[in-house]
Amino acid sequence: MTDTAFSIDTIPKSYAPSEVEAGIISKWDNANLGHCSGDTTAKPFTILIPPPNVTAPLHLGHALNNTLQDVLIRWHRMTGDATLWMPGTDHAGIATQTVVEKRLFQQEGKKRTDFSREEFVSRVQSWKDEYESTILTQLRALGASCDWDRTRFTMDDICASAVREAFFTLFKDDLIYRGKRLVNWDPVTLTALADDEVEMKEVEGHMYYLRYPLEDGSGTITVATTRPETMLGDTAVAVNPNDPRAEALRGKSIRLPIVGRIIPIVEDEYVVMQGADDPKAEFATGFLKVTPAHDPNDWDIGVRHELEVINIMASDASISDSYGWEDASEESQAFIGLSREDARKAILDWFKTNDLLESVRPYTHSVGHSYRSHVPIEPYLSDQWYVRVTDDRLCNEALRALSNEQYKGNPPTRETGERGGDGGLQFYPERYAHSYQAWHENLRDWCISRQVWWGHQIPVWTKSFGKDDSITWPHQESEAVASSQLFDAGEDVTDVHLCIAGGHETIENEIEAAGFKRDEDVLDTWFSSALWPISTMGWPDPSKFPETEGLLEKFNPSSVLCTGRDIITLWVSRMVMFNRYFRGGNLPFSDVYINPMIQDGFGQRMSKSLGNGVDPRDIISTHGADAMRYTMVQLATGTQDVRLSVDLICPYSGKVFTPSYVKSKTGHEVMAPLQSSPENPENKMSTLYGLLVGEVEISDEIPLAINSSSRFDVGRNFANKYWNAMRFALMNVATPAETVAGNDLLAVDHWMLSRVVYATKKIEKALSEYQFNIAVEAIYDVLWRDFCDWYLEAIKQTVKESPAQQRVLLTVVDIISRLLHPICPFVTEAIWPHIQSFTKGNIDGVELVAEELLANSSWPVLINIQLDEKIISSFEDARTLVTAIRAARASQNVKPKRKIDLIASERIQALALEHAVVVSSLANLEKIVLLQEDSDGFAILIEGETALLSNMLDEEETEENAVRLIAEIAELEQKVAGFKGRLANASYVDNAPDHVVQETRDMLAKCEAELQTAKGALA
RNA sequence: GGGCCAUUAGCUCAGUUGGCUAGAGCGCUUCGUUUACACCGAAGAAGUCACAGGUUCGAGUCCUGUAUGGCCCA
Repeated sequence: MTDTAFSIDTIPKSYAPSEVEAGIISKWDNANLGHCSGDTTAKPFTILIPPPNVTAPLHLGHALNNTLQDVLIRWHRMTGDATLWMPGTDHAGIATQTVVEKRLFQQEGKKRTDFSREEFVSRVQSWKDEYESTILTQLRALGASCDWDRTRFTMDDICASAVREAFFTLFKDDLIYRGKRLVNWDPVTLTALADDEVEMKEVEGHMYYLRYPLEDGSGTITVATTRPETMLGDTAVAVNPNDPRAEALRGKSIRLPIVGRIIPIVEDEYVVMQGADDPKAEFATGFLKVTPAHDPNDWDIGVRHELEVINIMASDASISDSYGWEDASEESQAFIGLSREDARKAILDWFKTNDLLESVRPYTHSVGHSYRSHVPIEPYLSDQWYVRVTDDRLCNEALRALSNEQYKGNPPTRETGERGGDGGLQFYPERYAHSYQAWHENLRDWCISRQVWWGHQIPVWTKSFGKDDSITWPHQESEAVASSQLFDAGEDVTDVHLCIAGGHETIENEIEAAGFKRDEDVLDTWFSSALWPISTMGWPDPSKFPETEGLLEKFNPSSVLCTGRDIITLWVSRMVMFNRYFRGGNLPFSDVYINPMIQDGFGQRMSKSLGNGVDPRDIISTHGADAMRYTMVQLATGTQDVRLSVDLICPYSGKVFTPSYVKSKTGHEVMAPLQSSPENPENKMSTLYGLLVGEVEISDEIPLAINSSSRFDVGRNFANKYWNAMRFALMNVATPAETVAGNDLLAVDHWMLSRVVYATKKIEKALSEYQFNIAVEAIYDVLWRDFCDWYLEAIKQTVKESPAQQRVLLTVVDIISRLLHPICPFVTEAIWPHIQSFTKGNIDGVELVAEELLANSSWPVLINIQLDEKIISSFEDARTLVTAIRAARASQNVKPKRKIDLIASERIQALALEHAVVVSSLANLEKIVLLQEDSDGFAILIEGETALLSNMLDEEETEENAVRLIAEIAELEQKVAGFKGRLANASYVDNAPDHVVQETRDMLAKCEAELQTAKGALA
């Protein structure tokens, strides 16, 4: 065999990802791998990417999320489905605006307000361009096979047109309204913040006890508060209806100190009673001052009891009577204009002077702070736009979408009966269906306006009309204009809001000429995200964007959404509501797969402020994309979180090592700012955390050490094992037979093919149930344990002389490459041309369609393969025999190269002879002979029978056996007793299924036989 | 405060309708390198399945409670 297609040099002996990845990416690009034309008749399989924010490059969480999507997409593409993976990015309004503002301030010393709105937005636009490009490059680098031609951005024309239409429709259908609500207000930067931009901090403050006099002069009651300055805006005092004092106070009022306002005493169960089983009870008086305009809980109480809402602050949080406080008494004037801090002091002084300050106690509580200015957040009352998501048409539609099996109880009924999409939504893992359901059952209307510039500007124009004005506007009858009116009793004016449909600039101009002013605010980012499943496909009018034509019909609903659990409420819910509302009940997707969260080695979330993030690009450069993907897929178990210890790469040696950790002030485990190289402690380096807290600076002497993780080694090792196994296998193929039928196969071939069939089934089942780690386990076992450890070793003696076995080998290699491809697309694609370089041929019952690219080739179909179960099971017995002999050799310290003799019963001898080539080479045997009366040797136990090994030991070593046998006997006796005990239990024998009882009997018999043998061997 | 979840080998995790004589990878120990791979091979040690009760012939798995930790909502 000199004409092998492969010499030892054809393929390098280890896999170097960095040398092949770029080339493979361009191969896929040239073939436009991910593009789906949409006009095929194949079954659709669609995934919509959760569009990453353009605020920052992708992190490991994204790498996990997108790897899993790509695994599914590649698998389905290979099965022949019409696969569409829609890529794109999200504009992330507040977050992006904030990072750009930060950068502008750092680099140019300028604030947002130093620019015009247009100038500022164009600055954000260039940030977006930069990061969008980074993100898309990262996705390609990890192998994502998206349909790049369809890349979208949540603010591009296609998406913007959907946002405009959705807003207009909801407005027209009375599902969008104007309302007041408390927002998280930053009084320094003068903007509202999203909930996730508020940092909760433990603050050592005080609980103040203020006496409020009853209006009838019959005494005082004491309220407890941490924010006495808000008392100017109190509009009630609340007491728990179960409080024994409540009855006597019913119907009474309070005369609010300083202000003189007469406010009611209301009864509300929210109030914590003294002595209640609640940590707050220790500080409670049982009376709560209610300030609806300045506290979210008080707001709710205000709504329940229809209380007045009095805002006593200006936007900078100073006390003011210009923003809704109309009954400011003369005594109040002294406080107006004070900052909230000064006001607190002044008010406490006033209470003290008037003997109304009962006491002050130290009190630690958590207070929301702006993550931008770091001052306490002020709950601030303002006008906002809302989506009426509590409406049956939205909320209940989302509930009715949930599958019946996953719904606890019954979803709310619909008067008009069943509808397509009902019950079609499944969560994986199932428990997340409960979060989804619970969220909708406690839903509140959704505030969608944001006081920022980066986003979709709200398409509403407003004008106030006095009571004598006639209320009219241009194009009043036009279908492109929808209106709503709100009478403001305080100002005695009527606000008219006009929403104008997209594409009517002339109307906009005329409306503005008539004195209407466009709302300055933009929409919450999630509003456009909620439309992602349909906006990306050209809704509402695909004819305007021809590349989207036909997509909605074919790909909506999509197949599965892969995302994190924190997104269920923010995003999943809203996509379901909008998709159903705008698309006649259609769901956005049928499955929701919730991927795990990646934490660091201490169970802490990876975050910038802890410096514990790992950049996927670093992993790709050190370990390769496949290694990262392999590890990611292995991490994707049904558990919620995965821990991934973070290590450092030493900049001196390039080696990964475990850094030293310290506790931060916030109580987190963080890397010590300065680390020493493990090779040479003289060499120092800084860490990301050290840089963040400013304790070290990077220099030539102290370079930055990059974060990494040795967890990715398993992936690198696996990719390398595959590479090398393929290399060795192909070196052994020269002239593979064209066709191979069952008769041509050796036992080991039957066995290997059966392992491949088993792995294929296991992977298919695992992926269809989103059990990614099981799929990895299956591919690992079949490649490493079955193929490398057994098959390759077993055929070494025979394959070069057997064209039939070469065909089997080539076919197995081909199938394994296909099975591995969705998880490790690069290394398999790199090997693919080598596999394809041989003459075509096949094994009966194996269906493999090969294309130039593995990514476009078929998933193996093995359902017609004929395998002989008897032969396979006989080979399994041979493996057991080999394992037993190897264990015996190792336990006796037999030199690996020493050939020994097997002396066995007729049955075992027959087995060994049947598989003589394999058994002799793998167990390193000289002879296989029949057991005689006087045979002597080292006893081993195989399936309850004894065999002897001889010629393995020098004499003095023999004595050591006795020790081992005694221990073995003790263990066996214990087991035998256990099985006997179980079988002696009548209720076990009667109640347990027959096959289980039988198994116990078999195990007892086996152990008893082994025990006997062991005892014999000892004697 | 409400909800969801986790706790299995030194570490990271599997263990899907109760049948387990509890598994894997890493790490560790012993042995091995002229001919696929040391990013390797052979063998091995290592677990009161957090704790306490309960249901059952039988519990890592089901129920109740406790402890510790995480996440979400308020």
